[in-house]
Amino acid sequence: MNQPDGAGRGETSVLTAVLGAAGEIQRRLDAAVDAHGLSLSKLGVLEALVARGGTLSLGQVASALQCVRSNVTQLMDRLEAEGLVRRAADPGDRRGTLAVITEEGRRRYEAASRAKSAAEEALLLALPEGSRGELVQLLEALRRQAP
Amino acid sequence: MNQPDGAGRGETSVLTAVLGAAGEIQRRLDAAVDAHGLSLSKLGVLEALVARGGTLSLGQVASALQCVRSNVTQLMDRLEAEGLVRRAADPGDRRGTLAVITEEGRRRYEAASRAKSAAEEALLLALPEGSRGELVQLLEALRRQAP
DNA sequence: CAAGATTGATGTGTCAATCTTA
DNA sequence: TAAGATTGACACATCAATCTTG
Repeated sequence: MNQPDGAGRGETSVLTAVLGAAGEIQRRLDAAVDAHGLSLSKLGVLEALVARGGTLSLGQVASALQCVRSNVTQLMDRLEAEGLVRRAADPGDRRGTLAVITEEGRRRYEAASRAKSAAEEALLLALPEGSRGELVQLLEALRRQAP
Repeated sequence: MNQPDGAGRGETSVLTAVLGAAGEIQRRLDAAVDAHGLSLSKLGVLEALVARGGTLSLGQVASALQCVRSNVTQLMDRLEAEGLVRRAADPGDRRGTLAVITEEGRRRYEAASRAKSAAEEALLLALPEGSRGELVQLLEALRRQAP
């Protein structure tokens, strides 16, 4: 079992290829964003905030990032320490806390976002335009498979 | 910027698709392996050990897992606490430490490995055989792009 | 000095338990 | 009782610093 993974009968190399490509994408995007002192997670928070006018409840941020609430709590701690976001009390619900992006947060978002987009464009150059549709098709099939 | 991501001019949806598919693969494989009380990382260590006769230096494990040495140190701590691997002094180099798989480790490896393979097979069902070659081709192109 | 391993700090994610408010 | 947020504990990964040995 577990052939050299390339020409064996098992042919699990497709999965390896997907994992490897995803890893490479992440490394590239992370490097692009890191050059502006952000991580993909932090940028994700800023992105969600900017997309919704600059303010969101922490729960809404968690939904946007598709992660758990306690994760957002820590992410906010770090972003707040860097002055990119601040917490504010929710006037309508005293249990709630709002995340509000700062001016500095917006600047950093703009810069990092542009760098990320550039890295994305660069990655896309590797894929002939005509093939992208089919690629997406196949990958969606992989993802949307019944449990 | 940042269109709905599907039909926009930017067309970054390919990257999203790769990331999404990879995430799904990871979730499935992790769930399969978790059912046997292992993580993909821990299984990776056992896999490397079994593939090389049951014993490897910690540095060799790090190379096999493509990770940093200090990561292996912690992984070993947990695996040793579970009785799946034990540390042994390297007789040929007194700086070195060897990782040796235990009988229980081998049993767990066998079970988890089978479950992982089954999950892989299940995932592959989503991909028509004829398309796999091209898919791998495209993904490799994405990964092997010049910096 | 360089190599092997460990330690401590940090980032990112999870879960379970808890506290406050609805 | 539910919901929103936090806390504490853990898994996993990295880096920088350290200790032992080559």
